[in-house]
Parts: sequence; C-alpha cells; structure tokens
Amino acid sequence: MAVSKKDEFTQEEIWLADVAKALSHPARIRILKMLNEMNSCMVGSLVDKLPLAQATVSQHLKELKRVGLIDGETDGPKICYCVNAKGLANAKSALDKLFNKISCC
Amino acid sequence: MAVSKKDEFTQEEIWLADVAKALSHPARIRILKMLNEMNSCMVGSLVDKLPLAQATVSQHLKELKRVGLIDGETDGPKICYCVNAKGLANAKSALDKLFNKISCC
DNA sequence: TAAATTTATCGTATATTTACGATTAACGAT
DNA sequence: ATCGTTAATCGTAAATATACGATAAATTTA
Repeated sequence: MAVSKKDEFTQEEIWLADVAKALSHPARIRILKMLNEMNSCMVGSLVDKLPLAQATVSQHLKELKRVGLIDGETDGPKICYCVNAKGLANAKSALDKLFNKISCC
Repeated sequence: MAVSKKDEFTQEEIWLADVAKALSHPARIRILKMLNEMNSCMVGSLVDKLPLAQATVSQHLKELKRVGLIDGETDGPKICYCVNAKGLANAKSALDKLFNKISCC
C-alpha cells in the first residue's frame, strides 16, 4: 500500500479498525459463531468443520486472538479456544457508539 | 491468497465479513464519524480534513458505499455523502447477534 | 464555447492477506 | 527415550488492499 498512513489517526480509530479487520473474513465469523455454540473448542474440531487446512485455521485463530476476541488455553497437547467476553463487549460497545448517531444530509 | 475459499461460507457470513472489511481501515472509521457529525458532506471537505489524497478518499468512500453504509447524492458538480441509516442498522443488528451469546469453555 | 471546479477512475508501486504443505514444538502415553 | 497426537510457525505463491499522481467525466460559471 505504498506508505501506511495509520499514524495519522487516533488510537481508538486504529483499534476499532483493527477489530473490524479481525472480523473481515467469513471463516473468522464462522469460528466466532462456532465458539459461541460449541462446548468443546479444540482446534482440531474447528478444523474438521471448516473447509480450510489446519495451518490456515491456526492463522485465523491467531488473528482473532491478536485483537482479544478469543482466548486459547492449553489443555495438554490440545488447545482449547473460547470467546473472550470482555473483548467482545468492548468491540460491541465501540461499534454501537459508531453506529448510534444517525443523521443524513 | 492463492485460491479464495469464500464460496464455502454462507451468504450471511460473507456479507457480515464484507461489512467488517469496509470498517477495517481507520480512515473509513473516521469518515463515518465525520458524516455522522457534519452537516455538509461534500467530498472536498472530507478531503480537507483527512491526511489523504483526493483519489484515496474517493476510494475509501467507494468501499463504504459498496456495502451500503453510506450513500452519495449528486448536487451539481459536487457529491454529497451521508450515512445510510438502514445499512448501519443492518450492520449493527448483525454484529449484535454475533456478539450476543457469550459462553466460555 | 471555454474555463474552472469537483469527484471518479486509471495505472501502478508497495504492503498485506490468504492459503497450504512442510516442519517444528509441546505434551502424553508407552 | 521414543512414538503418536495436536497445534503453531515457516516459507511461499497468489490475491487484495492502500496510496497517489495523472487523467477523465460531469457540471456550473463566465
């Protein structure tokens, strides 16, 4: 993208954009839904249910974790992922704030 | 990205991811905030207040329009952009739905 | 009609994302 | 210690996104 201009924006704007970026792939939307619905959240069972390779799913999980929407917790050789309630709540309230005032010219 | 796997997901998932993608840049977050706060929404005045070239702002506006978050209305040689209340409401409710159920393993 | 104004689009360079196979790392079981 | 299982990371190819100057298109004004 040539030179990034992200420094020109506020931390809040950069953070919210970053959260949105984490949500900007259907696989990651699906993963969030699955983590909300499933009891088990082993990576393997996510991989089984997604049309993606294990390496790719791992990459998507990393992205969701990076912005604090999910957490991973070691359970022996397995890793159990779950949604991060606080992260989701923060994202929800920031998005609500953005969408709240509605005007039109 | 090698070969896209987007076809493997539902329309709802693809659409929501697409809306999130439109929100995934701080300039577009800023633009939405500006359109919410300003009376005037001429492209020129957005360009004046953003640290980006006119062509780049136009590109960002196109992306927001593409997913129905804003509308542009011709006013002579100028174009007046405004938030699309219905588009914002749809996005808000889909995101709320995604963020609603919160469980943890 | 010509000039000025405003915004979209084109072309393009660079950066980032997506996807996957291969490998590595971490752990439990034998 | 070795093997099997699970998941992260590495390397890499292809696709997309970002940014901007230049140009084109549309409209108003002179």
